[in-house]
Amino acid sequence: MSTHTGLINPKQFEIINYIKGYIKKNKLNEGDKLPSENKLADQFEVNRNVVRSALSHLSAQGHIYSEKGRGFFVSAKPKPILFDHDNGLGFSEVMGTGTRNYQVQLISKSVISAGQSLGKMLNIPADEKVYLLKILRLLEGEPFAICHSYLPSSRLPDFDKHLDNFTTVNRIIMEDYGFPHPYCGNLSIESCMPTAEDIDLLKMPLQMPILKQNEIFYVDQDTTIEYFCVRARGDRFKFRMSFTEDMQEAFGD
Amino acid sequence: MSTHTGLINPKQFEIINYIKGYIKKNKLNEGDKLPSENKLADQFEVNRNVVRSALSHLSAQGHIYSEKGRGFFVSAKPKPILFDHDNGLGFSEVMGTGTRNYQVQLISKSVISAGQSLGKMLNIPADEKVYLLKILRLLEGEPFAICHSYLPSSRLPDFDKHLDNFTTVNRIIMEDYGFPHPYCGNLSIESCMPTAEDIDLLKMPLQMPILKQNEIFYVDQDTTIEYFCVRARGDRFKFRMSFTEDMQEAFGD
DNA sequence: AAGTGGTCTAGACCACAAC
DNA sequence: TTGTGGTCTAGACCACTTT
Repeated sequence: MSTHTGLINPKQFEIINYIKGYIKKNKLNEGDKLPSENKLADQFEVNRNVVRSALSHLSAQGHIYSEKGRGFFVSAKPKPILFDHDNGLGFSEVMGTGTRNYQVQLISKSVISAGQSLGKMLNIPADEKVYLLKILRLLEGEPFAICHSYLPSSRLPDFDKHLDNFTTVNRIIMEDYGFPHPYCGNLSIESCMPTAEDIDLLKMPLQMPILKQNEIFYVDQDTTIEYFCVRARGDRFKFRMSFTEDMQEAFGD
Repeated sequence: MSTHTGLINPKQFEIINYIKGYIKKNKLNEGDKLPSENKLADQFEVNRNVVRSALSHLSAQGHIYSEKGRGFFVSAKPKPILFDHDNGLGFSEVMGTGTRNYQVQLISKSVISAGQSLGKMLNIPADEKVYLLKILRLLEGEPFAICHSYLPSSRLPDFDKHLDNFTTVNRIIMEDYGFPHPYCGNLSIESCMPTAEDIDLLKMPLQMPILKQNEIFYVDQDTTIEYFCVRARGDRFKFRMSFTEDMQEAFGD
């Protein structure tokens, strides 16, 4: 049998349930303080290590968080977005139709060499320069996704000079370069654990998964214009897609 | 700052890197034995607890596993499937075209009451009986996904009597009930952590995320025939979708 | 009997925050 | 100064496997 410390043991389980019940019973909200480790250790007549192990579970799963010297506190409950994918529209365009306060932040810009795999996906030479933008997406001020946008320099020369008052990549592609509205030609989705960068930028717990989406955008059948990678917090983002009658015909045999 | 025991500390980090390097350097394969906790504790001149903490990380992330009384061993490396979604074809039909040894196991069958949410999704009364099948999907003998299939009894009466020599739900729907090939009308995808059942059935590590897909299948525009929920190991399954020219027209504005 | 991992106790020291 | 969480040490006992 495969086991390890990550599994919840009887004593820890009891403490975990107590804390969950404590939050519920006392109707604690985000930021409210929980009993200290020493208090819990005394109460349950166990060593502080056992209490810490239990609290670690709740912390890693995002239920609570700690601050050194201050204590443990209740985390905010996630308000997941149900995002309706439309490969003819950009994310911001879909989100804009909702009522929730959606924001975008351009975090960094750089230039890299495409390399083999990226070159293949964008259908450009491996040694072509590619602009890389890192974009943070926020809802109600809380970051929920970090996006990497890869833009081929041959089709979008001097892209970095168009980044003042950044709103969306699509706007620049259309307004500044005169391309038609990009559309998504390929989409892949996977589930993975957060990297150190994810945890830092999205201020997320350790044991919260990431929904990773890779998309290749085209401006016409033969011209790729962007490789877009979205890493979204699993608790804050769900992907949805509906197949209309038209699409069912297109999809079907 | 939010921190907790889950984070990797300097001493643990050193041990983790050592183990990773040890596996690489010695070209260890699945099932090969690693140094014992006591040996590592002596070697690094730290307490066994520190070693255990480091090994826990590697274990939870699926790099190694332990057996009580025997030791720590190297885990098998995942061979992810890149699954091309086609909402006109069933999973087994798409998989069948590949060369890898794909298998299906019917784990359990039961009858439940639809309830509010399931009733709404299947467009049936909340008190209607629904057949629930649990199906395990395996590749090369290794389980990679657990599926829940919800089938409305009004449209598929006595479904449980058609489960001998089970292969696929679609086959029964078409061959035994005479329906046309079901197609996927709605698809939602999210990322979540495994439940206890997932960990048990898929024999997976604790800190491995699940890619969860919910699909509603129709046999015609107004008739739902199945609600299908797939929970796939994040390290073994990736979802992909390509948009053909026809589809782009259907999708676009 | 010896070795292994799984769990827990008891206590130390640190950095930080609040009083 | 006191209380808090973060880390680590030292050692115990257990269940299990191997020799």
